[in-house]
Amino acid sequence: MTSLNGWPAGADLPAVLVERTQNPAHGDYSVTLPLKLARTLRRPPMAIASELIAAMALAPSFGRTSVAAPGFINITLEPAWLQAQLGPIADAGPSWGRSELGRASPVQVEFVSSNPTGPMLFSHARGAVVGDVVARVLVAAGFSVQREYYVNDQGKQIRLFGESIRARMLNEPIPEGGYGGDYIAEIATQAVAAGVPPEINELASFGIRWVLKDIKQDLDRLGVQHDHWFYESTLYEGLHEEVLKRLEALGRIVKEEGATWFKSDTDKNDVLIRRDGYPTYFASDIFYHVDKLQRRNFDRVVDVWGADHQGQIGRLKEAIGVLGIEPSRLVVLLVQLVSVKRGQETVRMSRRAGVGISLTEMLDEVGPDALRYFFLLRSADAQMEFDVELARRQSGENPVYYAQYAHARLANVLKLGAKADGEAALDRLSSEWELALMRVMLRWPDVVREAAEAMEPHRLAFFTDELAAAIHRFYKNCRVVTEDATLTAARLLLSRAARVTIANALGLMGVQAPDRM
RNA sequence: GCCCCCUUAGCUCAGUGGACUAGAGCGGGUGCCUUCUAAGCACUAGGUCGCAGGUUCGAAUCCUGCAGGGGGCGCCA
Repeated sequence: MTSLNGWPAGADLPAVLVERTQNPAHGDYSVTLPLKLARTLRRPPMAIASELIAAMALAPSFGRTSVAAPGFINITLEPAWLQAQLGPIADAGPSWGRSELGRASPVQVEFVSSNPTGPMLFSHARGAVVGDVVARVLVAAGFSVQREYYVNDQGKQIRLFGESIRARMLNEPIPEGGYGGDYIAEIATQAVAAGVPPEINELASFGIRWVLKDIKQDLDRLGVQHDHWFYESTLYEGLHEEVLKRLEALGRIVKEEGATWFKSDTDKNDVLIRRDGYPTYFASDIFYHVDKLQRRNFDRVVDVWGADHQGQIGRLKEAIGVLGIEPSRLVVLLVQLVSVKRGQETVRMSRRAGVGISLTEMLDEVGPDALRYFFLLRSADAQMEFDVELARRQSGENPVYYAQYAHARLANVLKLGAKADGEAALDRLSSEWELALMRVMLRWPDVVREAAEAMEPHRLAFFTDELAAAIHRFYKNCRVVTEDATLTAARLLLSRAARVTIANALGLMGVQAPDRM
């Protein structure tokens, strides 16, 4: 690099990016540095490229470099190098694709956190899947991850919840704005059976336990587990006063109209403690994030929220910033709304629309694998339409089966070839389908790393789809178990490596990888 | 009025600075089961990348403006 002619002293060198080519005809990787340097150097990019290529000194067994107009350096991996990766991939098994990128940095992912005043709705499921897979990907990238569920177990809504149960118990009318679902009657019945007195607090906590058990069942079926259930009420065992005092000392507290307000640098203050004495969700959110980011001191906290909470991000970040917490340590992933398509009818699932399809019902109808895979086929920040009929179809039209079938085919081949012995002639894995499959497989560690960095779990699903396509093409065109012992052994090794890769990909998404279908 | 997300093939969506022919799935059309599972493969039709400017050697991708859809802007949760 130092030999680059004409590079001005002290000028910053652009980052050397090695990128994936989009067109296989251009090789596997490309470097666009020559194009970026051309302006500063005031020399033709092609000449710079030639000069750089000479300095790169790539091991000939790894790949070939070439220069392409208007100034790309392309790198094409050698088949021998690709073939040599198969053994290590197959042997790595579940650890293939994992990395130490995160250096065990403690990160918390908080997700689902739906209120314990009722069962989970389908509209909660997308956040559950996105949060779970973000957590899985972060683990795979070497972060030390805690998954937390925040339980809103106190406040005005909980009181209403307790009152609603009591009303049901005593056959009184449901209070204004109270809860009226069938599950309230069920809770009331069970409370009577358990001898719980008709006292609001006791009924509310009984009801919360009942609902949380119900939520956990749904989450279990979805394949989602939390490490820690954090109760909002614990914020009010002293932390709330401490934080309010600190805000007061910082001159951020205003009392007006009987309420306590947070004094913002924006033109709009927000209520912390309402006139009726109940803290707002904003207040609890501040206490909660102080607990997470200062008390418990996670390096980073990821909150998975529905898009309808978008308006709260700014003020929460301002408040924690005032309290001395670097706001970028809090990452809020907004999950956009889902609409449900049944036949010709489309129903939007927004909180305010109050449309409630229960998660239990959807799990019964389409099953966890299709549910998860469908959510992961969309980026979280795009609104999506969930086609129930497509998701429940047990055929190739359903993308989840396409991927699972690829895994099952490999599993079957490996079973048939289990007894085969012979020296694997790796150099015979030279057809376009075999080489293409290897190239796709080798992207897996990059996919995991990129998904973790961007916190974009949908990248896994798109990769899986491509990998499954490469597997199906290989399977179609290259018979694995034959009389030819050395070729059979080589293809079995390729199959093992491919199976490891697709199993890991499905595994990170929490989708089953069946051996038979 | 202000803030956030979206606008790419008939439908649902990837791609968010790079390369000739902008991709996938579904849906449409045509082939392929005497060979390890056809829940598969191959071929084909289908696109002014919302519109208009700008930056750049290069823009679906970045900037500005406009239009359309959704969400939010509460002492609701």
